[in-house]
Amino acid sequence: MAATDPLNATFAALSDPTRRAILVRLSAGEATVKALAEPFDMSLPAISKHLRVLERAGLVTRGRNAQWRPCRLEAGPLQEASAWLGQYRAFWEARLDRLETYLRELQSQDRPDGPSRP
Amino acid sequence: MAATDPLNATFAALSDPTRRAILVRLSAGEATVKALAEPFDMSLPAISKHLRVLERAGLVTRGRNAQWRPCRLEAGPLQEASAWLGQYRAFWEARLDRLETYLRELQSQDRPDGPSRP
DNA sequence: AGGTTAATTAACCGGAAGGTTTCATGGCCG
DNA sequence: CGGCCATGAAACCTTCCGGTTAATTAACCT
Repeated sequence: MAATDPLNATFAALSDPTRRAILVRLSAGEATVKALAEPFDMSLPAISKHLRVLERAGLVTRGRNAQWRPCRLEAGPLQEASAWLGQYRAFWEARLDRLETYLRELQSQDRPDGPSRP
Repeated sequence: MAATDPLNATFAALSDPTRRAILVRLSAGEATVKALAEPFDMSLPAISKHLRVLERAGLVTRGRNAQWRPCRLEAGPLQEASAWLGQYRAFWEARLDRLETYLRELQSQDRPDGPSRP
């Protein structure tokens, strides 16, 4: 529990749908700021700010090619976030197990009469 | 991509270290608000607010037992968040593969002279 | 009834987030 | 050189966030 846990920045960055969409886009390869902004109904500086947030969270790095600054996805923080969530895997699997059991009970209750279609 | 993607609320809730700690605590079993507040140097209403954020994100549900309102962890949204992150698993595994390759290269370069200790 | 305990509500505050517009920089190209 | 093009920076506004204190509800226990 460091003073500034990197998970803070990672999850905060992921909490915005625009930024998540940008990451999805970047998983298909590098892109310039303008190209990233194109799908959104939003000014260019707004996208630039989103990219800065992603950059400070370590989710994106940028190259320098002439007047373009291509953005590249960095998956490290995503992996750490995923690892944190993995802590609860047993939890939701238990939940699914219970649901499965429940569904199986329903099924065996239906069996005697067969399926009924209204 | 709904107007209000539940991932927004989930990731936003997870971006606060106090809330993450609360979730960790709840993974060990139900707890009252006061019990949850105890480890933190923070007023009770502050914790109450955090719990409301977690509740609205569907990460926590609450029972009613006399004057206590025990909180229970709900792992569903965590699973969805994890699923979203899983989209990038190939990405970071590729990164690790490259690191592994790099380390192996370093190792084979060291081999001829053997390890040197300054 | 009266008091204690658990928890929420309300009002407030400082600061950060997310957006805008405007201006500045820096590299290509005609 | 002159100008366009891609991007970053600054100033500003509004809303949300995380915290506080003080007051309120609700349930238990004499």
